[in-house]
Amino acid sequence: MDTIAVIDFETTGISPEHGARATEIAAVLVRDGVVVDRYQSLMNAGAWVPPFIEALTGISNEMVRAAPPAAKVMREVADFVGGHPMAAHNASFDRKFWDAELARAGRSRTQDFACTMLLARRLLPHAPNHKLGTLVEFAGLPVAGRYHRALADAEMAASLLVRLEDELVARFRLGAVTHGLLCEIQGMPARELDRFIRSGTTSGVRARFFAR
DNA sequence: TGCCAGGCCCTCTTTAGGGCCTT
Repeated sequence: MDTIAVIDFETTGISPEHGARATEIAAVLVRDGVVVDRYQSLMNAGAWVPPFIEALTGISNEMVRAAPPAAKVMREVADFVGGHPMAAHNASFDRKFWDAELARAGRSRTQDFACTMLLARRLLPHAPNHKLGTLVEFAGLPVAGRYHRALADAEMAASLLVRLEDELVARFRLGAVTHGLLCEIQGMPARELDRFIRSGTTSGVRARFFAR
């Protein structure tokens, strides 16, 4: 099974295109269903942390001011992740900040992102919702720490990713789950995958994936 | 001081609107 780097950002807002900056990054490496290495750091991007965000994350302006420069942290975490394929919960969010902060540090991304939220929508459709915390509880996964801190969220997203890989192995009788397979499934029209799952006719899915 | 996004997906749809999810 691929080694996958699962990341999580804490930020000052929603969109880096409108001034939001990262305040914390964590990355964990998952191999054969186990977290084998971890990176975590606060970072100082010179951004102001709004009160709402400080209440949400527990990350204050004082903590950010005392943190290492954002570019230094991003180069460290990029070296930690290396060329491993990546994953995040609602990856479109973390991918935007990863690309934006990495560009400011003079680096660029080469690998794809898998998204545990898109996969969970397809593989755990009966969860009450598809927030990370709800899915952790729904799947009976361990709570790794305070929600909305980067390392805890990355660890829980990694646990969820492993659980989703197990679901795929069991449902489609796959020998292994690659990152490419995860990306393909998250990109399948939900109704198409749902038809396979509901019908119990998994041979078409297996043929499609094994044919590649 | 503290504004703000966007891709995915469902449906009372497709010539659109709105909820979800991330901070």
